[in-house]
Amino acid sequence: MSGERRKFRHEGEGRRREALIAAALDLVAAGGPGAATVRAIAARAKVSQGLIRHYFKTKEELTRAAYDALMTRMTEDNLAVLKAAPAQPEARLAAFIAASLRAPVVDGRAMGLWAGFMTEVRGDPAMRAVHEATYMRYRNLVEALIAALPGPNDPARVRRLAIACTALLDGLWLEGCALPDRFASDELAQIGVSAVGAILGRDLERHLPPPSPLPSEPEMMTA
Amino acid sequence: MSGERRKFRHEGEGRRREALIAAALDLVAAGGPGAATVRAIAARAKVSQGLIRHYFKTKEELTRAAYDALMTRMTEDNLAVLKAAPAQPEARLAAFIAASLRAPVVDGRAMGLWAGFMTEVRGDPAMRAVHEATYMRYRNLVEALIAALPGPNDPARVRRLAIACTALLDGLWLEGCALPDRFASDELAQIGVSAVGAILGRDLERHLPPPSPLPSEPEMMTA
DNA sequence: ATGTCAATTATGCAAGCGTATAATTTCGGG
DNA sequence: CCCGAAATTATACGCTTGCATAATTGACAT
Repeated sequence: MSGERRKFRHEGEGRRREALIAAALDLVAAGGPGAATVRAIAARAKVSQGLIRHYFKTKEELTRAAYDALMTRMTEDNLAVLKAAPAQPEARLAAFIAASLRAPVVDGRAMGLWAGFMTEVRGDPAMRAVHEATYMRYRNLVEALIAALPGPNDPARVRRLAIACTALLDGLWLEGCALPDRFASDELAQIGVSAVGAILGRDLERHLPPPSPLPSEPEMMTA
Repeated sequence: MSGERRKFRHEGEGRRREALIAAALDLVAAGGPGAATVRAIAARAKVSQGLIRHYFKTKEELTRAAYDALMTRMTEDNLAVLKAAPAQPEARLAAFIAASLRAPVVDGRAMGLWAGFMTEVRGDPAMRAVHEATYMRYRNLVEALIAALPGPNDPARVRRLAIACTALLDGLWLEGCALPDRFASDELAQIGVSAVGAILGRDLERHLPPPSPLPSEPEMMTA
């Protein structure tokens, strides 16, 4: 019989690292940091547990790499949204808000990751630095979007507005991830755009982009 | 020699349970769920590890009890703030907001607890129920405060306003806990009151209660 | 004072953890 | 064709974990 298959294959270093990081993220998202044991990660990546040590000197190093990859991807997603957004300042801001409050950004797995790593972040200075940098980059993005709006804008005031809007987005994102059943379809994006508009004293709702087309229940048309 | 001290004392069931729960919360706050091992909890409560099993059939039961105690206390604190708050609706809302965004509600330990348990909440349906109930109670409190404001208020609109304001408070609280250095003294409360006021279309800033007096650096008077 | 029962400690165990090291397998260059 | 280096697996060690069970201790009623 030719049942004698090769027992493993050589994959490049890059792919193995990616696979291990992805496995670790999956496990943290699903079961918290405690579920991401070396053995579980290896099993999910379909690799023997020894291989982890070959690519990461210690488990902590893998954890850090996974957190770093996660944060990097989140930042890149944000920038991609901005790149695809319209040019007009109000519409640009509304598009950014809506993207932050819809799938795939709002989803239970994302919050599992967030909460899981938040725990680890609070001890390890290196991870804390990554966290703070990512957070401030997001807030500065919001601040830039606000500053780009037409009209006068005192820097100190813009800063406070950005803090408030970022907090609002964070809070809505969290609620949407944790209790998805409590909100109607696309309700979070509507509330977010409307509330940010109120904080800034602008009418943003006109610029709310329609939700991406996956209408399981198409809306009734209002006469 | 009278060095022969008594090896332990009989404490009532209530006190032991409290002590064990307090120890568990301390450890979760400081080092995440992973740090709250049976042995560490026993050591911090100055008790042998076997005693835990005498009061809680399993570690999971102790964890649940700790989470329950934490959430109960938080809810009670919120209600206490309301009881001490003024009667006028605007001032009442402003006082509630300010209390949610100042010490002792805003503090690193609290967020450590929050993040630590959030991880566990996502698997255990019982803990999830406690979480959801506590969260909705808070949001309903906010909703009631908004509904009490003078003027017309459509229930559906009040609901959406409450969602937005709750999210804003959550977000500001989180940012304040995680990155305390990023905000000036009492800045969060000011931003919160101002932003909620903007969302609701009211002037709440007039009603912002002054911060409690612990001025390490007294403010300069503006001419 | 003393016997009794609950409260508490002491000790042990099996399983899972992260890590270390040696033995295999794959794969490209002579 | 095969050989050497790199990739991967296999196996094992020491520690910690949660849990169980038996032995001790303290407090209280009589």
